[in-house]
Amino acid sequence: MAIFFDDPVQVLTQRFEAAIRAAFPAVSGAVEALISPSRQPQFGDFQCNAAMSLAKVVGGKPRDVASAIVAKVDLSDIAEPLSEKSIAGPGFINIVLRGDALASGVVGMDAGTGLAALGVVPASKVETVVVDLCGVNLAKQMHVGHLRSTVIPDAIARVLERLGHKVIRQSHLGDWGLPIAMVTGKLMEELNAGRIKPEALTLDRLEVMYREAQAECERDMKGMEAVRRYGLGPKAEAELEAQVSWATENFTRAKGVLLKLQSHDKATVAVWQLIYDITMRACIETVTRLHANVTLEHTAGESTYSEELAPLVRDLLDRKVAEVDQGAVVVRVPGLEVPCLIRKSDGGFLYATTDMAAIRRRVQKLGASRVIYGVDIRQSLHFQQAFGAAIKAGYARLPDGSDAKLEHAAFGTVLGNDGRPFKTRSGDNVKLWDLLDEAVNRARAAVNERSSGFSEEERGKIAEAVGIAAIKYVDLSSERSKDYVFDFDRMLAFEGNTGPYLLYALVRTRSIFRKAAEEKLDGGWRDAAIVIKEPAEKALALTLLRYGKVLESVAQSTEPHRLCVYLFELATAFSAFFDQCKVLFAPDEATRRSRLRLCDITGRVLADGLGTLGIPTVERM
RNA sequence: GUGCCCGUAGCUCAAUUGGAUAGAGCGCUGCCCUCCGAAGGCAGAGGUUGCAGGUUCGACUCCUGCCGGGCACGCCA
Repeated sequence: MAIFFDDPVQVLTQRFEAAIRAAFPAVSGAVEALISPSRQPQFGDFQCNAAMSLAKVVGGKPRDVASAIVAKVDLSDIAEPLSEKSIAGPGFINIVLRGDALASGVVGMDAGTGLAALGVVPASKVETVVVDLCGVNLAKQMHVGHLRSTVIPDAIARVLERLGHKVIRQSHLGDWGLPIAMVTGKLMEELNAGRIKPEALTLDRLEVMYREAQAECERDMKGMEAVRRYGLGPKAEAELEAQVSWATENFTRAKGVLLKLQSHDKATVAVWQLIYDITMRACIETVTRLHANVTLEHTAGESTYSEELAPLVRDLLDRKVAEVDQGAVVVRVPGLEVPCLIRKSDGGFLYATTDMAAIRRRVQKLGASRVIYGVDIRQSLHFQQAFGAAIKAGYARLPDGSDAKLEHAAFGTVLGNDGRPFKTRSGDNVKLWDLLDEAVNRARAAVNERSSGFSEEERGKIAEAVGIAAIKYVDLSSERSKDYVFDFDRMLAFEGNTGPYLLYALVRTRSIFRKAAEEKLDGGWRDAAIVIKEPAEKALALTLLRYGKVLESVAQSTEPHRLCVYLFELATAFSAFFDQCKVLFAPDEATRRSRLRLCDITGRVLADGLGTLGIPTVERM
């Protein structure tokens, strides 16, 4: 009888490490068994790759080392007997698990509950992790870029939570500074002049005003220079001078508004608050539709740091962490050519200043030992500077004297079919809401075509879930630091490696139980013994058993696409199993119950995995 | 000019952080629904991993130099 175990990798690691110690007692220090699932079935189920590196240490031939390990390792209760034939190539040891051992592993996935469900091993050291995500700006719609900055870090946060870590989401809202003051000033004028009623104000209108306000402060210095250099005449010069002085006037007024905001002037703050409320209402609506866990409580805008900036710079100057350079205040970061600029020569602060304050708050007040930034890769230099400066300043210092891990989970750009950043034909950013609409509309067409027997309302719900799943899966499924080409046709083809394919596999794991109930064949499977005989059953079991390790790898690497790849492989293994192994019409009662239980566990891993990615699921489609 | 990232099948992407004969999907060629959901499964064709060296028992992965593309580079955020 096979022993009871959850994770073959863990059991094999223990057995092989013991064998290595026994075979080579002279080897000091840690030994690594280097157990991994085999890539191809012909090389067995798992392999031990320790012999090659060990040969160097003990000074023998790798294959002899492998023989020595094989002679010492005891796998009789869980694997086919090892022999010289198990040693292949330069010294790989191939391991074929026994069906009953595999079965007990799958049954083991059902033993845990809560965080320990489905073979997941909760983190032994619970970390407090701040995940920076979303990053929207006041008076601006969410656009394609925010798809990534919301979906990717939310998935990372969910994986960490799934492993039992304490996660604090923080949306670093762009709600402060001169641009915000500009639009605040402009809105005040419009309101005072009675041209806009507060209750009729929309985010679209605000965004237009934002752009106008910025344009009105834009001084055409290049034009001015050109006019002077080429002597284009007094008329052109006069026109430009008028433009520049007008823009300067607007600029000065905006600075005045910023000062009023900073001094908490009631009327000004009230208008700012109006912009804030309208923006956040729209933002939360979009994020909710995206099935991302981002709420108002997660919002920590730049404005909340504004009072801390001046003292922070003073602190750094006092402690000689920062220095004055050409009138500005900079922190020189070891290993970086360009210093981190934290105060302009006019006394204003920069976003690096705010980010340093944010790191300080996140580590010192929120207690994070790890801070993960889900932000565009183009800001990587900025984060190198900010992280380096914060560490130099001691702001990331933990009670035990080490520094918190500061990580930039950088993502690439969403491109259009032309290979350029995804924009509308007129060159504007695509509104995230419109993008979701388009995905859902296309999903609806597919649902109408393929799904029958659903009410209008049900079809709507399915289309919504399928569309959102498709769009999120595309964003999560390729390596995050790379750019990817956004293509509705491919994404909603619903074939191959897509969100809908995964939903389809999940739905099939569920529908078998509806069918079983109809046929009165749904009894006795819940505690049934699992029997692994067919190749498709074995492949499915081996895939199921990898789940916990995959989550750990995502938590460590902050790369959600690994979970996507895994779920696709699981869905594929299930589809093959479902095709090749009759469940309800299995040859005997025991096999039917075993296979029903396999369907159930597969369905729950798929649902758990999709949920951990933040992808919505359906029961039927 | 300096720095960072990328280059894998016709196209879009993987490759268990250095492991075996580089895998999927789309597209292409064939099969498989009187049979649990064909948004599925099975099989086939398709590769000098940009190029040239180096380290290693072993390199898509690490190092050096080129070629090609992208991005970022102190007073915007």
